[in-house]
Amino acid sequence: MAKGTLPSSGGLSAKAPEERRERILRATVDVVRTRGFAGARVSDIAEAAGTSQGLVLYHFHSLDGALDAALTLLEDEFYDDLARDLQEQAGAVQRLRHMADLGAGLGPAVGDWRLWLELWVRALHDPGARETRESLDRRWRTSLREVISEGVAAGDFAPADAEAAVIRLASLMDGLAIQLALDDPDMTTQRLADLWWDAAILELRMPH
Amino acid sequence: MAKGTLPSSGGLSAKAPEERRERILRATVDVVRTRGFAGARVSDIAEAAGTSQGLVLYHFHSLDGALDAALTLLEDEFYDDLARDLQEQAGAVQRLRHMADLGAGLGPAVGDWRLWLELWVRALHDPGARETRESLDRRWRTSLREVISEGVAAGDFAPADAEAAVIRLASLMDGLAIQLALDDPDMTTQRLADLWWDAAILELRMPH
DNA sequence: AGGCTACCTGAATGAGCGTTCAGCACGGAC
DNA sequence: GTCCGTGCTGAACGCTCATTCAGGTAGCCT
Repeated sequence: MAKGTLPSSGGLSAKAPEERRERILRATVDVVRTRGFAGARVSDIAEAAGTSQGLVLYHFHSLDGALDAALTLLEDEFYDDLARDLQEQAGAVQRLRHMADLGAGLGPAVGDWRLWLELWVRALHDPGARETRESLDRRWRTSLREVISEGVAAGDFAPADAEAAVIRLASLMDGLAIQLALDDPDMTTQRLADLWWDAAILELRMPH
Repeated sequence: MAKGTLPSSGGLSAKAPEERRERILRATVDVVRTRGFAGARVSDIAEAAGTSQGLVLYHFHSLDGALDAALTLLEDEFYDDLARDLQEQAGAVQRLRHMADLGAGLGPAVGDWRLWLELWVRALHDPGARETRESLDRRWRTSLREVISEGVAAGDFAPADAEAAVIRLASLMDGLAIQLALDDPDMTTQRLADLWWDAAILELRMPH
């Protein structure tokens, strides 16, 4: 209806369908964020996107299709954000510090940790989600590994076991983030960033 | 039917209903373990317990009631197992080492980590689950805190910041366990225990 | 014996929800 | 103009599943 009233406003009309699709994708992410994968309904998505249920299915074939597409979008954005953000930082120490902030949610990147929790549980039962979360994890760990290597080469870090440090620091971030995601009263983004940074100092034998 | 054929075999008949209830509870835990909270159906529970759907609802009023009861059972057993297991160990170092094994799933206690993952996500949306998981977390952290205090008093540990060490070691266990729960090919129970133990050495400045 | 209560069952009920579908609007091709 | 493909909608359709319920059995009290 609203579309019919604005039929010929330039070449935008050709892009309109794609915009709709995009809007539905965003809405799907939002719904998963608030309702969870298990609680996401086609009607929720349609309402959040301001469209009909039919259109959601028209674009994505099924509810699972929409959820999968949202997952893929999330993965791509996560990686793009991460890569871009890290490139802006100079030096291994700066980059590592930035990763602490990113993980804590202080920075612009890295979507809500609640989504990650949801992804983990979905991965327990859904092969596609499993792959996505493994890929996500691998990318994060790879970035961490590169930063640490860089720091070792530059003489900033001197870890006893670099690979173990990578896994532990990545895992620690996950574990701390759980409390953040669950609104544990003892955890804040700042505290998370500090706790993780101190662990990094310990693991990497940084002179501080 | 099977019950009708064995009517008067001693005083056990009086306990039979309670046994049935217990069986359903166990079945509920099993179903959650395999299907997840979101995928658990009354029919699954009934089938796993070898009873009718009606009886599940008779004893627990609703599906959610059964799930909640299973959660409570899990929490109680977790704590009992943990307390008993730790009491058997002598000295802070032994106890800490044992916690590494327990968390990794090498010991007898601590149910499947998949259940914990499920619990976390349920806690995102269900207040009861949130309370259970907070209680569980608190208990585990308290045990860890006590062991560390004991070790500090005995001169075994010398952490720079004992409270930060508690939170980090507890969180690290969670983070490592996620990979175990998700069958990450890079993670095994032994590796988890080793990685955690090395982190403890680092955090607590243990002489090794 | 008669009745009361706890335990248990299988079928029926009804709500919620994913998916399908008949059809409308519209813009471009011819 | 007519035709046709794409985008889109709202109303069914049909299935799954939690919950209800009428009834059946067995022990226990009086």
